[in-house]
Amino acid sequence: MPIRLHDSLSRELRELKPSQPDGVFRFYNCGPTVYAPAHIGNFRTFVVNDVLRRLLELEFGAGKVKHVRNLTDVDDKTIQRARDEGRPLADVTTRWTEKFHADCAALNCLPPHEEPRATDPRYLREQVNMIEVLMDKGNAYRAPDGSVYFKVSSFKDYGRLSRVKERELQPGAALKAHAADADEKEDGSDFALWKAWKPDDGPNKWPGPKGAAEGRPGWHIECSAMNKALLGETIDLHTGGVDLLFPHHENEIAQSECCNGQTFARHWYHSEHLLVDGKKMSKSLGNLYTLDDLVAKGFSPMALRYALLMGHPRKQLNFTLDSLHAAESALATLSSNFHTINDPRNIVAGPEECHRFDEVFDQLSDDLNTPGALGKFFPAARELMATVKPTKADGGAFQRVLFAFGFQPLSLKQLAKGAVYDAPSGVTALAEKRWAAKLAKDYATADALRKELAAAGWSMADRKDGYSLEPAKKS
RNA sequence: GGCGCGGUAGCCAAGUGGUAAGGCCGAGGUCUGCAAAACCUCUAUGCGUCGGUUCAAUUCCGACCCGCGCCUCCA
Repeated sequence: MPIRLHDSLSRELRELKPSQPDGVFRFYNCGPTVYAPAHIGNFRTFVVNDVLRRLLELEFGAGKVKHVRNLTDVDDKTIQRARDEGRPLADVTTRWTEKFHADCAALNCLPPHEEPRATDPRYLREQVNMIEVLMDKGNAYRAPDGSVYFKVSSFKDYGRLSRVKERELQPGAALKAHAADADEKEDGSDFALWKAWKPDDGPNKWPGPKGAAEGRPGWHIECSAMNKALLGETIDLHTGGVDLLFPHHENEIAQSECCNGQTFARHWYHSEHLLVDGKKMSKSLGNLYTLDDLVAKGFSPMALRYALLMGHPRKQLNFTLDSLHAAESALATLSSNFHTINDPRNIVAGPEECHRFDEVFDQLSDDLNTPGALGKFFPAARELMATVKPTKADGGAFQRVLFAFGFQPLSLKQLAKGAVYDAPSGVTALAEKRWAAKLAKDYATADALRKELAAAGWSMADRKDGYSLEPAKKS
């Protein structure tokens, strides 16, 4: 089934398909700025994009999707951080890049095929090249301090994506935000392509475009340059959070299209914000969570992944700790179903194909409706649990659904179904005694031993042919 | 002020011009010496309010109320 996705530019659902003769679908997702741990709002975008990536691979084939996501490793915030800590910029960005990778792995996000960094000499060169072309073409100009700005008035299509021309700026808003460099620009809406070095930047400076001062690239140009270097002048899909729609993506279009003379991205997709307790996350509200914050509260990363997919990606999703509890339970149910359906002892002979979960994929393919897809998934799974015996194909199809969502089922051990944890020998001894007492129908002793085990932090589950031990649930 | 989005059961959340998916919680049940897990069953005469269009509206139109986001470097 073709994948249809909302396109922010045309504001309608459009089918995704590769445009190049090689049949490779080219897909760019704006990545994080690495100066602090990413928060769960950031991860909503990355998880949604990961599901999209998985769906594209199922549709076009694993080798027919090229997914690029950048790392912004130089900007005001990263430099500020390095200065505050008295460490080199690269130390700071490396550290937070590693953390980002660890979090992504915990959330079971597939690594992008390319993950370019803004300060990589290869892409720095590409950025400078593009700026020089833009200056030559009259789309950019050098400011008195040696910075280079893009001349917004030189691009007649500017504002098509965000409809900025139809907006009315709050009186004074633009001026306020740009007080810092207002003197350098010819027009308030012009934006920086290259920022001249300032003392606050410390040792962080690079040779600039011809005629410009030493300094560092502006934010927007890195994405234009990396796109060009890794995916070409026209890409199939460009994604990010809604907040990037303006000005970031608007500016990317302006730079790339003026420089290359080609359509930049054929399709734009923006996922909505995650709200926490009804509000946008912010430090001042105290509602900003990182993955570690939630893990410290005893939740699993997989539960966060599930919770982030409980709402339609193009609608604001209100995240609460209650929703994480719901996610944790739902995931346990799916995991249990997974093991039952794939247990060789339960499998019966049947058709080679399974279409029970087709509607799940229909939902995902229809504008990435993840909650709609989950709504089709559970009843289809229940049918296999209750009314029909699973076939091998059913098991495979179930796994394909899990792959699309990126859910890793809890293991049997985690579900404590007949598995034995590595309990300390003292605990094992108690369990053995209790099991013997139970077999002897000495229930008073058995119950007393159950209590002893609980006091030691273990719970014992009786099985038909034995018992299992698991750490007592923390509540 | 401008642009945009949303208000569906205790909570989260799909969806449709013909009469409400799913998940969580809760209740009951099967199983179990007990306990837990698992599995099964049940849980909105109603979809912010008031009008309008229609044979029929939660779904279309209008007004209003409430909430949220964006408005130049925040996913």
